[in-house]
Amino acid sequence: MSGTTHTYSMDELVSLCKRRGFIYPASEIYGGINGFWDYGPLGTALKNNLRDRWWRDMVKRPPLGPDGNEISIVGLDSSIIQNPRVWEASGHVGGFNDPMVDCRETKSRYRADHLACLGIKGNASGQIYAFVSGDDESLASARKKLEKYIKRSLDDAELDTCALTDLSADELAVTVGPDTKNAGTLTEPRMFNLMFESYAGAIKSEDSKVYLRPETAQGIFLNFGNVVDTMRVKVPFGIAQIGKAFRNEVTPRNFIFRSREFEQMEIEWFCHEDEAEHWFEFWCDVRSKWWQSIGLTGDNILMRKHDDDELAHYAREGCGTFDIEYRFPFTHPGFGELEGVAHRGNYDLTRHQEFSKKKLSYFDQPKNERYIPHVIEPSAGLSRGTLALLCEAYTPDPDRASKVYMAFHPSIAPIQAAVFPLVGKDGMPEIAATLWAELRERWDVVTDVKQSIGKRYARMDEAGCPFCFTIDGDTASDQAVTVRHRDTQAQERIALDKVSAFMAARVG
RNA sequence: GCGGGCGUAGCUCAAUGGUAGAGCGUCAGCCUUCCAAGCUGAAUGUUGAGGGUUCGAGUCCCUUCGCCCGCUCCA
Repeated sequence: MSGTTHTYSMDELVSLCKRRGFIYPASEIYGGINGFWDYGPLGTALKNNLRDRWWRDMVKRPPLGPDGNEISIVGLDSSIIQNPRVWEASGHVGGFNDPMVDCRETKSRYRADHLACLGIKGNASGQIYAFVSGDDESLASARKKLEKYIKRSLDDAELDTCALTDLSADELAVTVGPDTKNAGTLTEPRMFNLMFESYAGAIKSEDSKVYLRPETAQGIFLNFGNVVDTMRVKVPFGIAQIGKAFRNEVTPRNFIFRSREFEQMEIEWFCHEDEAEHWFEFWCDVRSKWWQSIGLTGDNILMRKHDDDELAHYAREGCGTFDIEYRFPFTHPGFGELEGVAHRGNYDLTRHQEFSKKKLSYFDQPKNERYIPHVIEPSAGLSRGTLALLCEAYTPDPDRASKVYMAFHPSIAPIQAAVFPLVGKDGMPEIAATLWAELRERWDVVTDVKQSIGKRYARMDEAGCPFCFTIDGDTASDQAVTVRHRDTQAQERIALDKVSAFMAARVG
C-alpha cells in the first residue's frame, strides 16, 4: 500500500479494527459515546510501540544536532489538571467560556456580548451594522456604512441600537460585520468552550472549577523553571512529554482522527531567538524523517508549510508552522494533520511570567545575557499516528485467504513474530515452545498449536505479524525452520539457532 | 449546530406487518506434514435504547443514542 492511493473505504478498516481487537467504540454495550474510543489488545500494542519508539528516538537517544553531538532533551509527565489560571494565561479560557461570533470574511472573532448593532428605527428591512460596543471608532464606522447604504445622513434620533445577541437569524443574515462591508458574514453566536470542565474537591462551585488540559504543551511551560533549576540543562534544550489531552469537539468524526480524548507527543525546544529559524528547520527535517522511518514513506505523507492566514494565535510571527500530514481515506485526495512543528516565539513563557509573576527568563552564562527563550514545538498526535499506521498498513489482497493483511513496519507491529508447530504432534509443539520462550525475551511473539497452518497464517496476516516461524517434521533432525513472510507469502528455510539474529536484523 | 443515510450474532448481510436466519469468524473433539482444508458438534441476539400504533412490529410512527456522508467548525 505504501506510496499508492488507498483503495478501500474507512468502513472496512473500522471493521477490521473491531474484528481483530485494535479499536472498539467506547462504552459500546451502552450504545457508545460520541468522540471516544477504546484500544483493544492489538491497538494498545501498536500505540505503545509508536509511543515507545518516539520516546526512544527523541528522549532516550535524541537526534544528533547540527554540530554532530546529541541534542539535549529531558522527559516530563505533568498533570492533566492544573491551576485554572494556566488556561487564562495560555489563551484557552477567554475565547472559550463565552459565546463567540466569527466573521467568515475577515476571520475575526468577537465576543457576542461585546457586539452591538446599528439600524434605523422602524425600518426592519434594511441592513444592520454591527460594531464593538463601547468603541467609538467602531460605532462611527458602522454609522458611516449605514449612511452610505441609504445614501443620506442620519440624525441621532433615527438610529436604533440593540445587542447582537438579540438579533434573529434572519436579521443576522443582513448584518454587516464590524470590519467588513458585506452582509451575512457573521456566524451565529456559539460557545467555543472546547475544554472539559470538572470540579476539584467536594464542593461544586465556580471556585472549584478546573479544566482537563486541551494540550500537553502548557504542562511543559509550567515546569520550565523547575527543569532549568534541577536538571543542569542549558539552552538550547528540549522538554518532551507524552500524554492525554481533551477537547470537547463540536463534531467528533472520522474514527479516532478527531476524538474528544486523544494522546499527544510533544517537544518544546527552548532556544535563543536568533537561532529559532535554524532550529525550526532542524526540527522539520528530524520529524519528517522520523515518520518515514516507521513506514510512512510514500505519496500518502506530505510535509508543507502553513499559509500565513491559517496560523494559530501564538505563531503569527517568526518561522511559521510546518505540517506533517497524511492522506487518510476520509481526507483523500486531501490530507489530515499528523504533526505540526510550530515556532511559538516566547509567547507562552512570557504569558506565564505575566500571569504568575514568577520569573521565567533564562540566564545564558556564555552569552552573559538574560532572556526568555523562544520555542520550537514539534507536536505530534499519537492517536492520529496510530490511525495513520493502521491506514497505511491496510492492504486488500483478494488472492489470499484473509483477503487483507496489515503491512506494519516490523519494528512497530503489535505482534512481531509467531512460532507455529506445523502440526500438534511428533515433538513439534515442544520445539516451538522453546523457540517461543527464546524470542519473547526480546520481541512481541505469539505461539499457537491449534487448527490448520493456513488458518494460523491468515490470522497473523490480519494482525499484521510480519514473520511466522514454522517447526515441521524435519526441524528435529536438520535444526531448521521455515520463515513465512507476511507481505509476499514467500517461505525460506533458516537455521533454528539463527532465528534471533534474523529477527534482530529485520525488527531491531 | 444543520441536512441526508444507516443501525439485525464478533464481522458481512438476509428476513410481504405473521416462528429471527445464512456465510465467515470463534470454541470443542477427531483429523491434518506449509496457506481460513475435511468431518462432527457447540456457544453467541431484549433486532442500538425507550415509548406508541396493531390481534401481532426487525419491518409503521415518535423520542433518544451511535455510526457514515455533505455543509459548518476545527482556537
